[in-house]
Amino acid sequence: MSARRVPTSIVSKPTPSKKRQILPRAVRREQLILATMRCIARLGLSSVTLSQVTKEAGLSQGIANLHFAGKEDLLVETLRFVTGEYNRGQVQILEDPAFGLASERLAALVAFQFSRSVTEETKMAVWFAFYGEAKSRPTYKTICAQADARAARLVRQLFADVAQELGRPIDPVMVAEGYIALIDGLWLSLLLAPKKMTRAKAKRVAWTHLNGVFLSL
Amino acid sequence: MSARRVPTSIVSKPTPSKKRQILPRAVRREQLILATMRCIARLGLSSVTLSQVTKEAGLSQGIANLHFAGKEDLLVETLRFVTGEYNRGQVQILEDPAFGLASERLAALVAFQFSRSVTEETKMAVWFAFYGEAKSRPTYKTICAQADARAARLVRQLFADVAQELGRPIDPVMVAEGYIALIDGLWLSLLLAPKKMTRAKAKRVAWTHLNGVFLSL
DNA sequence: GATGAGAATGAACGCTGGTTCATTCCGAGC
DNA sequence: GCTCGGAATGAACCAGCGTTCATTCTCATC
Repeated sequence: MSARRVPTSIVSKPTPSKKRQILPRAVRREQLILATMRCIARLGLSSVTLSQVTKEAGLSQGIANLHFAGKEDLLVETLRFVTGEYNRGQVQILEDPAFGLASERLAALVAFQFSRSVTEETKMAVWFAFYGEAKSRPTYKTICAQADARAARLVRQLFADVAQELGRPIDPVMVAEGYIALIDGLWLSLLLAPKKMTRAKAKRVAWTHLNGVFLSL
Repeated sequence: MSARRVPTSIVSKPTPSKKRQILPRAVRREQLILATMRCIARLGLSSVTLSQVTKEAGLSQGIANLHFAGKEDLLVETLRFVTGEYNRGQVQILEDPAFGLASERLAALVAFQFSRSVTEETKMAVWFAFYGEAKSRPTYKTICAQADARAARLVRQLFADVAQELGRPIDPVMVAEGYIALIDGLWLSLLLAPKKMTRAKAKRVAWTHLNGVFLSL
């Protein structure tokens, strides 16, 4: 009978299934995007090739061009995937009506930003790989800028709420800018020097900053 | 007699001199490194080609392989050039015996980090282009890590001095980590959203952070 | 089962880019 | 002014990559 192995989840790492399979377009696209992310993390954005990606996905050479307009399109969709996922997570926290106090919301944000899921090596690598190219690639730049702008708006609002809650006359725009920069910098440390900067330490650094901002004067 | 045009400075942007010229190895290498930086800023690290670089330098195709071991070597030397220049500038401030107070030294550091020279678009672009690839390229990673480590050591020492000077019981390691992350994040904003983040604004954000850190409690 | 629409394959193609090297020609030294 | 070592050139070469498409094979439908 030899029950053939089939992926346990719809989207999964390449199960070394030898049998050719027909799957929905959306599934194939996600498989390829995830494989692309792993390749970027392993090889770097400038060394990613379609044969590497398709091999990583356990699929055939030509499949990327079947489900995407081309290599560049696959890369762009990969970037969108990462930024979209992050933004959705952030929105979920910052618009969740369950939080009573803004400061609780802030705590949840910090926890989210240094959660395992967000700081996963692969995602950070992809994130910064695209940021590094964004300067010279209008498409990447636009996507990053939109994601950043949306994130910034939410953080500004949150900080305004926290300030009001604590009765502190801070400038939300300025403070948000600083906080966001700090988080980006911490993510960079987390990516490049994970031996020196752990998630726990990063969280403590972030809190030190927040305490300084909100409790000084 | 037709006095032939000759570069006014030893190292310069490609003077459109048609005449073939023989120059010292060190000069050629620097010309190529500077051209590489401009190309990375314009095209991105993953789209840089040797013909682009040599054209930018106003030289011939094969010259890169004559003065560098190959493309990869040229890129590595470009990274070293940027990190080296920055580190030298930082050392100059943090080891200059002219400063009486540590807090003056800190002020000089902030001014330096957001000086025109350091935040020059081209340099930031190169910097982050390599950071984006560092995760997957051991050579880049090592160079970046060494530069970061040296910078971190100096900043930690500085913060320890400032803390003592102000009589504040802060943890220099923690505070330095936060400050460095903040600066990296601000540089990233400066690079990707120069319309929104100016050098002056970044400096103000940095000072807000420092005030919070040193004046809180 | 049989069948057809179309998903998946992978070999082949053309192009791009790094590298090489025969040739050119500069310029220091005599 | 001549000469010669070697710096600089740029055309040619070849490997590797993205893309294409004829062919294969799957599976929903009947």
